[in-house]
Amino acid sequence: MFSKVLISDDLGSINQGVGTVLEGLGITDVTQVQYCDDAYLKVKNAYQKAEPYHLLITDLSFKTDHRSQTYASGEALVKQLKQEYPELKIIVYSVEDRLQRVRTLIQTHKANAYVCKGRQGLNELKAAIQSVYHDNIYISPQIEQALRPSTDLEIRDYDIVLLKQLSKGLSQEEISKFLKHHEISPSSLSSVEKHLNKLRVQFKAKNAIHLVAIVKDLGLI
Amino acid sequence: MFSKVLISDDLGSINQGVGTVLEGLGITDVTQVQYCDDAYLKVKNAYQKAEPYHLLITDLSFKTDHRSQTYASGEALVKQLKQEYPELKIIVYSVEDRLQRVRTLIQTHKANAYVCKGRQGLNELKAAIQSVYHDNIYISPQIEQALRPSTDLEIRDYDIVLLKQLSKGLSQEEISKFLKHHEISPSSLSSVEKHLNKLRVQFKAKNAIHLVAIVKDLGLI
DNA sequence: AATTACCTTACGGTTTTCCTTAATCGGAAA
DNA sequence: TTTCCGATTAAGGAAAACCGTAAGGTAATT
Repeated sequence: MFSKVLISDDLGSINQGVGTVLEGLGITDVTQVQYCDDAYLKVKNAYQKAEPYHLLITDLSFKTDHRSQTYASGEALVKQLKQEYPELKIIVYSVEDRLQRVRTLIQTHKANAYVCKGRQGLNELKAAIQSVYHDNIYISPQIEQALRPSTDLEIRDYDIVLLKQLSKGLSQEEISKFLKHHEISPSSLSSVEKHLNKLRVQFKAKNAIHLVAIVKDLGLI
Repeated sequence: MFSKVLISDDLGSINQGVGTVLEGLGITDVTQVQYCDDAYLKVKNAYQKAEPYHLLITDLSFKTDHRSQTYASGEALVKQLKQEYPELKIIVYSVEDRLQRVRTLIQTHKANAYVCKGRQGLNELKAAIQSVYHDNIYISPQIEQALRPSTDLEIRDYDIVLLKQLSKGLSQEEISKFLKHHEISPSSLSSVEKHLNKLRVQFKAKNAIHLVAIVKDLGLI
């Protein structure tokens, strides 16, 4: 089993149960930090001292305060750490249950597990630690479907750009200009119209307003 | 100081620090529940046995699961309890920091304190318990402005209805019909236009799409 | 009762979005 | 190369949103 574990969570103290779970698994060397930057530094230092952490359990959302941070979110932290130290196991432990976020973290950033904080969170966390220890991916049951290709809506980065600008109040013509200015293709007004139209159909939205409301709820933007 | 306290939070265990804080204040009779309905029943039973709780500390968002609940959120719980037992002190302890939510809870539902979960959350919680014990209202500093009238944007229920329907994809004409059907006044297309226009100016939104994106971020809808 | 202020409603003109049809371009297959 | 197909671009009209103005109602004040 893992012996050296780092926990990153901005709330003031370890959830009592998390400590109990780790204890129950015989893990005693546990460090906790409240900032993503601290987590990054701890991992880096431990590696340099040849006493690396075996597992990182991190939250996603960190409140911002006076301390300016290089890594503002758990997502940025995971991305960076997995680039530098691919062998470090990472479990994301968050209340966030929006599918797109989970998909990005697992598929793009290569996190090893995604556990939803909730009533069953501790049980799932325990299962996740054991799974990850045996080189398996663990996803909370309630969001496991997020990874199945059947749910794949094939939303591209391009669509996200469109939706982002749309939600910022740009007219379709302004979006077209924005794309030309940033040399993103396709950029014609017609293409913007066409793509947004496709997205409307895909999300069963009545109009652009409805569309933005839906994708905001889904956490896509 | 309070002696009998109920904590309502759907995560599996009391945050270690919350226990420590209560202990530090000499509060030993602490009960914890994971469902809003359980919280309601506990309070009701305790009252009937003439051994009422003095203080309730509750979260706002509860994950839904197989158990169907009468009170789906902390907000509904607070509303109901304050109607039946106005003398019961209630502290809301949540990550939620959107101003409108805070305002509603304090001003409409008469919660006694609102503490943001965060790095300073435990210190603030301690201060809140002491404040509330002395019949004062406590609000976390970072959101105290929410209650100041200067920030008052005078958003009425009527505006919320408009924004809700707008975000559901109804055209302004459809919203007008919706209002007539529900006998909400004013209901003319012109009035809908005018009110939405006022909201756009108020929120510095470029258009209706932008407006919906903004109020969604603010948590108004 | 009259004045005032405010809100609701109505209407016209302009802009933007929505939707369809058609032309054009570029790559893959025949 | 030619053909075909999908994607991009273009253009037009209908619908809706946007914006100012004006008329009608209502309630509070004087």
